[in-house]
This record gives sequence, structure tokens and C-alpha cells, in this order.
Amino acid sequence: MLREHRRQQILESAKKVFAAKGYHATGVADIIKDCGIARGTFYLYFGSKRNVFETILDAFLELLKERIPRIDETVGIEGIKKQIHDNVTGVLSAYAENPDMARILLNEAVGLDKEFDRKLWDFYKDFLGLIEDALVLGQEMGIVRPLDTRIIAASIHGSMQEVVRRVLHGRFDMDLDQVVEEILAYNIRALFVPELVEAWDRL
Amino acid sequence: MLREHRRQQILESAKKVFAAKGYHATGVADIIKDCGIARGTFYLYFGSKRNVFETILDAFLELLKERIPRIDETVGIEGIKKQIHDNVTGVLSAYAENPDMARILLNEAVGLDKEFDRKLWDFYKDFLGLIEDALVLGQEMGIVRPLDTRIIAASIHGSMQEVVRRVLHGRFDMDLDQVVEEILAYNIRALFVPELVEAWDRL
Amino acid sequence: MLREHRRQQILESAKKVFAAKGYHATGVADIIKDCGIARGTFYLYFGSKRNVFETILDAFLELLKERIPRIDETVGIEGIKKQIHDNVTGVLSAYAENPDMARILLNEAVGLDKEFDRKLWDFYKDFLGLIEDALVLGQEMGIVRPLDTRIIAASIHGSMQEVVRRVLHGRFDMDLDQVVEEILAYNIRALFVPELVEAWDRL
Amino acid sequence: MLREHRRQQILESAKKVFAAKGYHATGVADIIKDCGIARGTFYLYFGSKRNVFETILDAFLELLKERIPRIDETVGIEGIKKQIHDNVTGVLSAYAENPDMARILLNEAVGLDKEFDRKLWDFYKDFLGLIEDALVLGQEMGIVRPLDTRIIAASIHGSMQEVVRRVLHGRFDMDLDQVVEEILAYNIRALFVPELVEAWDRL
DNA sequence: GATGAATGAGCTTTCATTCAT
DNA sequence: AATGAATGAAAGCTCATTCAT
Repeated sequence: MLREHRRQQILESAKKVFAAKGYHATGVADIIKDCGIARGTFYLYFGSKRNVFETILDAFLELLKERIPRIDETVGIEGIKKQIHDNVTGVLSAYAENPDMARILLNEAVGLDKEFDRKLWDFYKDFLGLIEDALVLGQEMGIVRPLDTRIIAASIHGSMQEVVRRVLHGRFDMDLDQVVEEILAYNIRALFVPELVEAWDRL
Repeated sequence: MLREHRRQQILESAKKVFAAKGYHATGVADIIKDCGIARGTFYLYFGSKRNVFETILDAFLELLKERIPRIDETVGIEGIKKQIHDNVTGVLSAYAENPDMARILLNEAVGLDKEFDRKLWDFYKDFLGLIEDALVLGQEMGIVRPLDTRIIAASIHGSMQEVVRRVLHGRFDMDLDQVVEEILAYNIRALFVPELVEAWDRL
Repeated sequence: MLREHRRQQILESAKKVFAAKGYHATGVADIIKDCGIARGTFYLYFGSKRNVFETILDAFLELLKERIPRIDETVGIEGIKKQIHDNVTGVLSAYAENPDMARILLNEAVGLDKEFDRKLWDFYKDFLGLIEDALVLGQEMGIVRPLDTRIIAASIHGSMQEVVRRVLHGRFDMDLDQVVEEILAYNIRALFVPELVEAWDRL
Repeated sequence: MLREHRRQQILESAKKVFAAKGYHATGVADIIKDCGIARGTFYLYFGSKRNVFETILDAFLELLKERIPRIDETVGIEGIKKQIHDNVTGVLSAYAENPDMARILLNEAVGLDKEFDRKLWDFYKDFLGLIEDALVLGQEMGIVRPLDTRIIAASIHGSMQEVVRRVLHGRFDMDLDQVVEEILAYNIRALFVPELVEAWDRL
């Protein structure tokens, strides 16, 4: 399908330019120049500048969602450890593999307009919901210490997001695994009951 | 000082409107309407729309800086605990007391343009530097566990920022002290050597 | 009279600034800054920016008019030569002694608006009228060769004006007398019947 | 070339309006109204109001330059006479054929801003340079009397310019040839050695 | 008389979007 | 399907002038 291919071309160009210059500083002119198409052609595939941006954002949010499956608690502590490890790695690598999209999500999509804000809050609400569910489950299983699950879910999310932001900004020259290890070590201690922390490290 | 008073009026209106509508969606027209002044009057006090925004942002960054004094480590563990507690409370209350400014910093100032981005990164660099210094100091004192100070400094910053963001968004109906307690409990466990965590809680 | 003194102060400042920056590039702000008075004070003495400009221009046009008295032809050729010499010297020295006003007249007042244009044309019409009258008279006396008085009056005026313009622009480092001599030598030859030219030079 | 045609359309409208209302009194609104195009279209072809004006001015200066070729002195006195006649006719007809451009050059471009002033002075410097060269050459050939070439070059230029200005202003109902004859007769007498003037008229 | 803060009409310019070809 | 010239609403900003003190 040629049509689909052309659509993807535009999306790629838009992604690149939005990430590099920001939403407002990017004009439709920048996108079509990068893409080598005419102004009118752009509007043949996307209704508006806002619409391309939304498409890009939606795709990345979808991608992120897939990387965070619900935790299966029936597989024992060792299995849980592996799941958590995989989830964190999955999310972080989603960012790492799509730096442009990540930059757009973390830097450009913030404060764009009311509707985008709602979309992001909705996404994060789901994301935090999953974290909260996991925390509650952990508390029921006795492995997570007593804490306010809402505040702590936000903390976890915020700490990961900020680390990602700084890695993307190019300040950290470290590899993904090291980042995952640090984040896990940090949160394990922050969340789990003391007895488990010891055991965890021995796993 | 009538002049200073008028300047403050404009700043207040600008703060309100920027926080409510966002930087780009806000026109000078919105600010002067809220303020009840003429177009020209606005430009008598501020050189441009960007300039008012910058003034607001700078003021808030300055305010935040004042709330984060360097930690005095010579006062014993109990004194350190109090300092940390005060610092966290200080920063969070700076946000709580200036919700508009906070919203502007966290939502509007992100991705505005290259120069604002640099300003923010510079500010955060200082902020993270202080956290890192404290972590390194803690490690030297044997109270902070071995960890990558850069990643963890980012984590701490990110976790606090995200919590603030969500409190501002109005979803949390909790009071400041509770938030501070949760954040501290979270980070104490995440950072300190196990022996200290126990002692800490007993303080 | 203090009032008159203040008025002159403003006129002097305005003259200076208009000559230096041009009418449009000059703001009321420039004038009052140079003058050290308040905005409102300016409008106490002059109804508008245009009005100050007009006042300056009128004054200079008046000054110029005084320097060009009608020629008295009853005094013999030698007397006429002296009169012409004095008139040319008078006009040129009016420019030389008021370089700011001259610059304003020659560079700024051109093409300002319909009304100024009319004022200037009227002035020049009078000026050219005097020259034409002198030419006609000269023809009647048999000392001016046959020529189209309108065209030649314009030529005379234009040649003098352009020389003044260039002197003002600072390109010529010559003194007034030399300029007068050249202009006279130029026009005498251009205008007079051949026999007279010779006689003229011997006078 | 539709694009070039549209560009010319805008230039024509701009020329007309600038000549009629003057640079400052003319708004982009006036130009596009005269032209029947939208605001944006204007900026598609010209970067700014100043830019159109400059384009018009440059074009006319270029046109004038072409009309003033260097004089070839090797062709004998009769040939020189013809060349001078042709040059003067050429320049004057350039003005006559482009009254709007001429009005813009003579009335609007004066005192617009520093940069335009420099452009004009540069052009006139070249123009006067050519005249001066011709005068010096004439002196070497013994046909031009002793005179200050700089002052007289300015006189010549000024006299021609002023005549043009008045013709454009519509006060003169005479034809071009007559004007040329008068200007030549005037300057021949003013410049040449007496013996030549006589010979000249006999040619 | 003097002040200078306040005014607002009006300017130039931008850019997402449309539409005739 | 593709083009790119044309559009025009809307933005930021200036500055001569006014007027309450």
C-alpha cells in the first residue's frame, strides 16, 4: 500500500522535527521540507498539525501500554522479581528505542492544550493504577510495607520518568541494564518489608 | 510605590492566566483583560509576553533555591533528620503556596523554547548537584548505601516533582505533612544502610 | 519670560534630534530626554510632534526668505554684482549657520506628508519666482541671454541646493567663500550674454 | 511564469501607492488592496514593506545607471556633443517614463533611514564621479574651463535633478527635448571655455 | 506649570489551512 | 494523488497623545 507508506514517511519526519524543535517551533513547513512533499499532500494524510502530533503521541502511549502487563502474582517471589525486572526493562527500553517519541512525550506534550493534558493524565492514571494495584497486592501478600499507595505510585512513576528524561537529554553515558538495576535497588528498598529486601538481594 | 504595585498586579494576572491557559494559548490580550489595563500599559512594565513569563519563572526558581539550603552535617544524625525534614517541607510548601507558579514551572515552562529549556536544566542541575553532594556526603559518613549518585539524585528529584504535580492537579486531598512523611519514609529506606533505617524510625 | 525660554529649549532639542535621526525615527521620547522635561510638558508647549517640526521648518523658511531681498536694478552693473554676491552668500551662510535646520529642510521635510509638501512647494515657488523675476529683468536689461526662465530658475535653485546638501553632508572641506565663487562663476557664464561675462570678471 | 507575473503586479501596485502616499503613509494594507491580494500573499513575494520599497528603488537606480555610459572622448567634439546630448536625454527620459519610480527616488527615499541614505549617497557618489571624470577629462582636453570639479559636479547634478523634480510635479507643460536643450545650453556656457561655446552652438 | 503613568488605534508579520490546477 | 500559491485571522508590539495628580 503506497498510501500507508507515504503516511509513515510523514510521521517519521514529523517525529524527528517535533523532537528536535518542539511542537510550537515546528511549522508544517519544516515537516514537509524534511519529507520532501508538498503542503497540500500533508493535509491529504493528516487533518492538521495537531493531528499528526496526536497520532505520534497515541502510538507511543499504545507502545508503552503494551510493555506494562499486569503482574502475575501466582508464580512465587522469584517469578515476581523477574516480572518486575522485565517490566521496568520493557518500559525503559521502549523509551530508549524511540528517543524522538520519548522526547515528545516527556518534553513537548506537556502543557500543549487542555485536550492533550487530559489524554496524558488519563494515560498516567492507568499507569499509576497498575502500579497502585501492584502495591496493594504486595501489601496483601505481606511483601510491601504499609504506605500510601497513591503517593508512592506517583513517586515511582516520577523517579523513573525523571531518570529517563535525563538519559534522553544525553547527560548519562550509562547502559540500560545499569539504570534498571539502580532503579530496582532503589525502589525495592523503598517499598518492601525489611525481611524481604535481604532475601530479594540474595535471589 | 504605585509603580511597583501595578507591576505586581500584572504579574499576578499573568501568573493566573498562564497557569490556567498555558503559555501559548495565553495572549497579551488575556493578561490585560484580567488586569483591567490597556495594551500599552503592559509594555510599560514588561518588554514582552516572554519577558513576563520569564520574570514569573525566575522568581519562583529563586524562591525554590532559598528553600534548599545546604545540609550541615556536623550536627549529628538527629539534626540531619530535622534538616532533611525541613528542606522537604520547605520545597513542597513553596509549591503548595504558589500553585500557579508551580503549575507554570511544571507544565508550561517545559519545552517552551531552547533558552527556557537551558534555564530549567541549569536550575535542575544545581538542584540535583545539591542532592548528589548530600548523597556523597552520606556515603562518606556511612549512612547512605552504595549507589549511583547521579541516577538516584534524578530519582529523588523526579519522585518529589511527580508527587507535587499530582497534588497540584487536585487529585490528592491529603495534607502536606502526610506527603512529606511518605516521601521521607520512601527515600530513607531507598537510600540508607539498613541499620540506620531502623534507628532513623526510632528517632 | 520663562515660558518662552522653555519653548526655545524644546525647539533646540527637537532641532538637534530631528536632524540627527530624521523625523520618523525621532520619537517624542527622544526630544524630551534630550531636553530633560516630562512628556506632558512637551504637549504644554506644542500640540504635537508634527507641530514642533513645522515650527522649526517655518522658522528656517522665514530666515531664508529674509536673506533673499529683491534685487535693486537701478544701481548699475557693479552694484548688481555685489547684490547677487551678497544674496548668494546670505543664503548659503543661512544654511551654514544652521546646519541642523538645513538638514531638516533638505533631507527630512521631503515627502513627509501632503501638507508639508505643499508648504515646501509654496516656499520654493516664491523662491523660484524671485529668481525668475531677476532673470526676466536681466533679459530686459540685455544682460541675461535668451533662455526659458522657469527651467533655468529651477536649475539655479537645484544646483545651489545640491551643493549645500553635500557641504552639509561633510564631504567638502572648503570654505563658504570658495563655494560662493564657484557657484557664481558657474551661473554667470551660464546665464549672461557673452560680452558681459568678460566684463563681469574684470569688475 | 505566473509567479513572476504576480511579483510584478505587486511591484506595480507598490510603486503606485508609494509614489502617491509616500513610504510611511503607505501600509501593506494599501498595497494589497490596490493589488487585490491577501496579506499573506504579499509576504510570499516580499519579506517586508521595506523590502518592496528597496526592490523598487534598486531597480530604478539600476535603470539610471544603464543610461549613463562613460563618455568616449576619442570621437571628436561633434561626437562628444552627441554623446552628452544622448546621455542627458537618456537620464531625463528614464525619469519621464517612470514617473512613479522617479517620485519615489526624489521624494520618498530621502531621509527614510540610515541604510537607504547610504544607498542613495553611494549611488550619487558614482553618478557625481562620472560627471567629475568627464569634467577633468574636458579640462585636460582644454574644453572645460578651470573650476572646482567637485562643486560643479554637484551643481550639474542638482540642477538636473531639480528640473526633473519640477517636471514630475506637473508644473511644466514642456516637452523633453526642450528641457534637454535648455539644460545643455545652460551647462555648456557654464562649463566650457568661451571659444568652444561659440563653436559648440555652430555645430 | 509640571509630571509621567496610562491609553488604544494601528502597524507589521506569521502560519495553519484551503483549493484551483 | 499531488501540488504550491493563496488565504486571512490573529498575534505581538509601538508610540503619539491624554489626563489625573
